[in-house]
Amino acid sequence: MQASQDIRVRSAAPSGQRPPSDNPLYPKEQEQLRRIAKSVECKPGTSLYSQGGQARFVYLIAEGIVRINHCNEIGHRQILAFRVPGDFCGIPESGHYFNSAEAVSRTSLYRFDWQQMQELCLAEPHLHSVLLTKILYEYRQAQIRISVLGQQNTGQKLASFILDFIQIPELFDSETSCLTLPVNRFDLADYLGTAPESTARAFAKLEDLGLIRRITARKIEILDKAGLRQLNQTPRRRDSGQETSRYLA
Amino acid sequence: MQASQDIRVRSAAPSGQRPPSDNPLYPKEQEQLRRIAKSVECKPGTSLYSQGGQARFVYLIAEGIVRINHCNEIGHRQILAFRVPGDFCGIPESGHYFNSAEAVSRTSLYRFDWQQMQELCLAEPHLHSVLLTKILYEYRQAQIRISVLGQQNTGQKLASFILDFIQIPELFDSETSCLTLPVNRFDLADYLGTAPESTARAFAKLEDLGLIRRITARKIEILDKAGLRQLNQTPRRRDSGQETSRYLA
DNA sequence: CGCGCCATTGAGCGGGTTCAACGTAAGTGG
DNA sequence: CCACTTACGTTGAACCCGCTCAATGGCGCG
Repeated sequence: MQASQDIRVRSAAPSGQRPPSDNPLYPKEQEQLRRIAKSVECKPGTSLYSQGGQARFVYLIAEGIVRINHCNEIGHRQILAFRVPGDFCGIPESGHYFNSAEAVSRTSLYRFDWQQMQELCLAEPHLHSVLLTKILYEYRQAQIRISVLGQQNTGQKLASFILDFIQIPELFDSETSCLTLPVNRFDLADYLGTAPESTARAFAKLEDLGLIRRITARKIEILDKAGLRQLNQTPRRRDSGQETSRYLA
Repeated sequence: MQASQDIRVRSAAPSGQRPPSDNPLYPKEQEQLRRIAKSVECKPGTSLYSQGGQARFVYLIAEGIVRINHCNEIGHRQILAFRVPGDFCGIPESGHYFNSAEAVSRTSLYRFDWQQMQELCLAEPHLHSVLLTKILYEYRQAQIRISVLGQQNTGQKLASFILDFIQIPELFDSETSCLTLPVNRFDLADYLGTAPESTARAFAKLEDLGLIRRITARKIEILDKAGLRQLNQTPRRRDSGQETSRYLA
């Protein structure tokens, strides 16, 4: 019932950011966390929790990939993020889950009672600040996604996605330079904010440019990492050039 | 040098969310915060801090509106958020600012040394959790923006913007149903992820639909709030219909 | 009062969505 | 083991939204 391995707060670091400044848990905190943790195993496709539902538990991913969805009023889905080992998810907003989460691959997690976790945080300030640091990091990732969605065209968004995901050891084999996509084209489209067909065309375009090669739909060989980065250096739109403007009340 | 009024952590609540669960500061914490706070006044257009710069201070907005920018490598700007009284900004990432911030209107803020603030948090667990709650709230706002940018067309994004901003008492006069826009069309475009011309056309469209009326470029009368909300119930794209699909590793 | 910046509108174009058809891979059952 | 089935992926063609460039109009400021 108890977690056996060390409880790590993040290992991989997607989104082009450096990983959060080292702020590891102390052995004592490890022990205390382990006491309130319950290990959970998930098969692909399993729902961890659902948007709007009563929220009692938060999760820390030990292994696998988890997808975070958010649906608007009419049930239109946006994939907000993919979470990797070391990430938290499921922190409630006033007693309810704000998003939904599903296991994408075989996943093992630590489950915590959020009440207990909060109480433990009150007693252990350092743990509290580790949690805060963690959330700040995810917050910044969200901000990067806002920039990407707001400014880039489909090809650039796909390139950003690829560059993020080759940072995840679980998915990228640096020997063969081969990236395993965790999701199908529909999910990817909902992540990038486009249609699945556009995603397919974007893949074709990157392949034409010699930046990648499609081995299968889910296996992509990365041919030119620098080229992918360079692609994102091109503006999608004219710059509004308001860098130094002055604003009136 | 010292802040005189009460230090409030948020008053308004844009983004269609309910405000964060009431978690006010205790008088004692108020007092301790006040001790390390320095009041700052800003004219419109003043830069509070710049992306990449050495980060020493965090800010709590007491009055006015602050704009948070993020630039990518080639200096393309995305406006991530507008912050209102009660909001924090400027929390550093490993010693540097992750975004830039500028005063949009006449603004008064409390400035805190981030080191001191963190130390205080370690000593005062409840303050710590207030801060955490606050950041979680802003994180969720960012997630909503991801959904908006990923799924909505220009007209819908503008409607979302308007619906958010009529929640800010500072900007919306409910007597006359008149909204004062805090920014020009260029900024608004960078916030919505479109071109300024598209923003103008979106205004024209909402006016045609009888949902708003432009009094001046910066003053908008809201004619049909329900209609604005309803606009966002229409899908921009076909639904990919993957709600209950199963995923293979 | 005039100047300049901002806002708006028009016209043309290109990227992305949509609908549809076809190809492909994996899983199922005979 | 193979045919069938189904879901996913890709590509084509047409349309449309939004970007871009350009010109005009209007508001605010000096």
